[in-house]
Amino acid sequence: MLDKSFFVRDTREVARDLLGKYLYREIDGKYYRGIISETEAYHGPDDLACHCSKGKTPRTEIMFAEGGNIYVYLIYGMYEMLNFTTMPQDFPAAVLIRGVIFPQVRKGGKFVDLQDRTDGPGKLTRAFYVDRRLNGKPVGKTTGLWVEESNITPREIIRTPRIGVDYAKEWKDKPWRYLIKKL
DNA sequence: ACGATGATGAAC
DNA sequence: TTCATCATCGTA
Repeated sequence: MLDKSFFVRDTREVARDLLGKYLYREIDGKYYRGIISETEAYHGPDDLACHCSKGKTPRTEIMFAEGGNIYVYLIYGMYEMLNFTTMPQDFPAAVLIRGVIFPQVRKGGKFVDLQDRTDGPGKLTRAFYVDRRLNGKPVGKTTGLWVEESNITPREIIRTPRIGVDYAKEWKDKPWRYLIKKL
């Protein structure tokens, strides 16, 4: 299981390194997992695309804590967005999990494929039962949401500008979206 | 292309 | 208290 030291690093490295890792979810004794395939880095108080550029508010407070915590917020009144906070205490930053592939559920001790679509940030939170009740909790088994190594190492990773942040002036073009191009 | 749907933060 | 905005998705 990846621990705090994985998350207390530069947000863009964490975003890149999360690709190919297993996202695990345990709720009421049921286990789900999938391979993280797309992420975005939101890094620092000056990044206008980051909610944290508004300063410390009730919503953004968790991003100012030490890396390795869960930041979940509601967007467009409908979709829960899952983020993992990064960087040391007082440097606000987080990684948005935008896509997961090969979603599975454990049945009778074995993981079997789910047919749910998990190829978007709002879809994967629905499939994995992630909502704001997880906000502010540490990433870990106790919480029921954690990340583990997998046997997959992406062959090719590409970067693009982040999605849906056209308002962010010079920050909108930063290539801080990470995707697996070749498995 | 557009509407659903409600939290958020800033202005008043 | 009001108001514009929003790190999306499904349907058209």
